[in-house]
Amino acid sequence: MTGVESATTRSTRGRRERLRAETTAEIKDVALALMASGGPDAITLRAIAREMGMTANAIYGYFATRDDLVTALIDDVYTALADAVDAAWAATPADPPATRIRAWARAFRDWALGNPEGFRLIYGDPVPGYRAPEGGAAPDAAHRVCTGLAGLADAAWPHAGPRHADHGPESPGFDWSDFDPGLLAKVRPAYPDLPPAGVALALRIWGSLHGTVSLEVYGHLSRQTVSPGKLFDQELGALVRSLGLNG
Amino acid sequence: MTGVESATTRSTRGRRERLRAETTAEIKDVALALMASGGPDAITLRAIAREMGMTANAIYGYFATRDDLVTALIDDVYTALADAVDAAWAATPADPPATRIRAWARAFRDWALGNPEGFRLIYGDPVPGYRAPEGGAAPDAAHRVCTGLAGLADAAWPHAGPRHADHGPESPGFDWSDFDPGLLAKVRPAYPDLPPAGVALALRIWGSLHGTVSLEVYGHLSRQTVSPGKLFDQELGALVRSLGLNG
DNA sequence: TGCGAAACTATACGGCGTGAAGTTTTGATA
DNA sequence: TATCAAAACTTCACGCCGTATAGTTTCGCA
Repeated sequence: MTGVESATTRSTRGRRERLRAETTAEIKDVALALMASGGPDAITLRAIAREMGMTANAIYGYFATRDDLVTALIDDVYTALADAVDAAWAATPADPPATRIRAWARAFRDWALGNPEGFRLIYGDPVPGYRAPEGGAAPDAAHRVCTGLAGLADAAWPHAGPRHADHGPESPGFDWSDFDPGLLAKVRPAYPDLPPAGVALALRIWGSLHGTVSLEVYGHLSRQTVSPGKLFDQELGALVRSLGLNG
Repeated sequence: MTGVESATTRSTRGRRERLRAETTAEIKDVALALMASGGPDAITLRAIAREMGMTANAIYGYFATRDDLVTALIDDVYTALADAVDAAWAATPADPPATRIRAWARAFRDWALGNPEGFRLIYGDPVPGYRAPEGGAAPDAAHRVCTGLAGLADAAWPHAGPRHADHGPESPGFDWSDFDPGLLAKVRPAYPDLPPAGVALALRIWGSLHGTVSLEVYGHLSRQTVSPGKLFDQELGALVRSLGLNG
């Protein structure tokens, strides 16, 4: 009987946990759907509960606070973004580097334009009064994205290094201590030949891409040009050229 | 008597309008103060009214809705940003162009770091549920900022033109019809020699600067590096170099 | 002095996050 | 199979929000 009992115990306990996980997932799914249809502000506990046929307070059994729910959403969405760009990276041959860089950048932009609300959730003021917590999956996903960028920098470094090495009186030069240890823990093992200035280059590439895409997602570019796509292609060309890749 | 009467009328009418203007200004000042201390979400009609010893509904005599107030704030703040970068431009000699470009870019970043909430108000999701209206001072200020950027591009165009002229199978080339007429109405008279590709270059410079500054203002850079200033200087160096200015 | 408009208040509605307390459901156990 | 504790969920309440409507005060002007 012990065997049967323990099996029953295990299965029922598993059932409870499974139901709980399903409800948790449903809450997040509904929240994402609300966000997709009405923007990040549409994520309200009451609206989610309404959609699920529950009371708003029932959600407190799954998330201690609305901010915790938003944090979980950010974690998921940021992870999805990291997956998307990593996939584009993996799906493109390493040679020529320019092609791979273009693929990565286009994946970044495509994801952002395809998930504008998600982009806002990650990189904007997510939701009224929200403040990001310390740990979680989001910083990890951010490091993954930056590591991907470091891959771009690493691929281009043989050509770009000479151009982007620290020089000039206004450029003090970079050291490992300039960067977050958690980021370096990912980057350095993956790209052992990349110097600190190369990591800095990766972050600057991030800035360029983020700026163009961000202006576009938030609708600022569309008030200046009707061809943001062209602009992005030009930006990519300039980026590749500035990396000495002539691609 | 007529003279006296008309003088009285004028003065009292002036008085009414002055009081009204003062109250309007106070509402905006309090709103900006609340935003500075608690972020854009702290801008609530009730909080403003509390601060002013009024009822929330009294504000409706000055702004038809909360969004109208936010729009007015955005107009003011965006205009202040445009003033700041224009002033930096005006205060720097035209030669060498690299120095002027650095000054403009630094003014942009300094303003953003000094007014992070204002930056978020302009470029982020300003406030829950807010949607920007069509006209107003904000688009005008945006055009002023872009015109300033066009000035950077124009100053560098003799050197940068050959590098950034349309070329390559992936760069279709720009035409005047690619850009907003309102923007061109400002840019073309100011810089008659700048071709469409130069305007595109200006927008791309905007993207680069916006990206770096935006990541910094929203706290994403600080999770990767402890030296965002260094990074920005490097970015400036790369920008100047990519413009062929060797500055 | 009194009129009319402008400025402001009072009250109310629905929606929000969330805390406290109560109720139902559910799975293990004796 | 009856029981019991814990988990899931509801109810009620509070204070916040924007805003609509109606009523009141203030004040320049004729």
